[in-house]
Amino acid sequence: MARPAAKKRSTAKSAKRPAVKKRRRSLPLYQQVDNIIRRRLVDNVWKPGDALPSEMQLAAELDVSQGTVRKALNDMVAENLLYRRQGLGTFVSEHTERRALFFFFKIQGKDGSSSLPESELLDCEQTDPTKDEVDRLELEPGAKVVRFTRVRSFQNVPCIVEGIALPQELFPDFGIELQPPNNLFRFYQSIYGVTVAKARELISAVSATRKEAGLLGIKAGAPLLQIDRMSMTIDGRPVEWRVSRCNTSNHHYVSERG
Amino acid sequence: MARPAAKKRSTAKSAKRPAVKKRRRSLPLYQQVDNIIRRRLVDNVWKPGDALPSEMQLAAELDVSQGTVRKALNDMVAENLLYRRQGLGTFVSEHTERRALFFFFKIQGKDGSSSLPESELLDCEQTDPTKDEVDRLELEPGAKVVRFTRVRSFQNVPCIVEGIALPQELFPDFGIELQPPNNLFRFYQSIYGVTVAKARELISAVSATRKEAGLLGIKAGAPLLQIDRMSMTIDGRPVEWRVSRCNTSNHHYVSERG
DNA sequence: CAGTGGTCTAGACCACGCG
DNA sequence: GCGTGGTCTAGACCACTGG
Repeated sequence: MARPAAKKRSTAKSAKRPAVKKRRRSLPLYQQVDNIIRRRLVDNVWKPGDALPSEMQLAAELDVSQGTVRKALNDMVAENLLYRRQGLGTFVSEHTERRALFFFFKIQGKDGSSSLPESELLDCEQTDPTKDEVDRLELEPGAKVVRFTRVRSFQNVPCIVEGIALPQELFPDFGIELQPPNNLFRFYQSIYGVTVAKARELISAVSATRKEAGLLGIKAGAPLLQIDRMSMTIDGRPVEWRVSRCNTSNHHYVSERG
Repeated sequence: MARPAAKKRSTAKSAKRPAVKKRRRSLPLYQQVDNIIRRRLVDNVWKPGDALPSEMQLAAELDVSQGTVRKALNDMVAENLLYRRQGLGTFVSEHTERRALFFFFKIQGKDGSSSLPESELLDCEQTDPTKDEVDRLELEPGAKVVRFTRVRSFQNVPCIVEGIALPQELFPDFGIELQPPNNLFRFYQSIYGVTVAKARELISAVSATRKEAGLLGIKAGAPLLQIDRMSMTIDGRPVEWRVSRCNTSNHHYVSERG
């Protein structure tokens, strides 16, 4: 740490160049550390799966104590941005199958079973956005969207119809040279370096249109669960707008608190 | 704290009576502290709204350092069991209107507005449980339930029909001498000392029965959002089984992550 | 074995709320 | 002014992982 023993914090740093501001009416140190690390995640200095430097190294670099770094890291672990493994290090979270399943995909079989459904692409294009898409994805004038729809099935039983819109700016070539795979979030991350960190879902009950009824093998007008989801990056930029309409005869949406 | 300065932890406590086990292949100290405090919450030693002793007092009583108490308390604050106010103290969480609104009641107007709906009781009785109720509420043979149904309205527009079942054991006289008020969780807490700390919801889309359609002023067969919720105490005992069926023409269920 | 994160302590000063 | 929780440091030992 290369710092002299100090009895009083107020004088301890007076002779050092401040890598981190010494907090006169400013943010707490651990939040400044948090912000610095968060910035590096946004900038892909450390990519998903990478190990961060050890707490001691970070503390030395940022000229704070190990405990302060630890508090910042623990906060980010609680947010699911990082994870730690004793004896190994601290790592940047990835969109693994497991994570997708437990963090973002909340549909389960009525027997409690949980698995990612298969997807069948219906159509996919780059095009001009609708007014809603401009609002939701916070698009600049002239910006385009990638828009596609698909049907998702559990054990070959069609169950979900969903429409997805992405800001084309973040996903060049998508929809022209590249087709979307089943696990979208991992695709966004590994191909485009865009990591989804937050999501907000608005859920309601609707009636199946004739077209949806045909795709799902149900009657027109049957009740469907509509999940309208906005996904955002760590710094709050919109990444994806998805509207899923689900036949809940054999599945339901699960929400736990506490 | 009344403890001699100690250079080595392994010998520091050898001459003291252990209020807390000194962790030989046992739980970490802060988890033992957590469990002790949790126990006192379950036993209503400290009731909702009460201030806990200060960190220093707890540390002295339990013969650990203030930092260890702090970690235990912070974990429980993260779980919403406690809250802290700088300069004042640490307090046991209550089921205030605000908390009910933001933690357990996730229905919002489509304009983003959020308020608790009014309730109209339809019927209320103490009776023998159905088989499902025995399962869900983990009832002993011979145990009874309190069961009631109500219609909830936003600005006098009926919107939700819900059926609720409680283990009668936890709520004596309820349904006979006492009628349920609008804010149930606060009622459970203030009258019966039962605090809901956890909930799990299963959500699906269903069709309105003729009876529901009449109550909500919609057509039979219209889509409703069904929320099937189990509520539990801090130590996992079932408190309430509630099935709400909501007209989502003007409202939706909100779920946020990250 | 060395290096990592995990637990625990002790003690400093800061910021807030109240009398 | 005093007591509360909030921040920050320094340093000890524990437990796990890998070579």
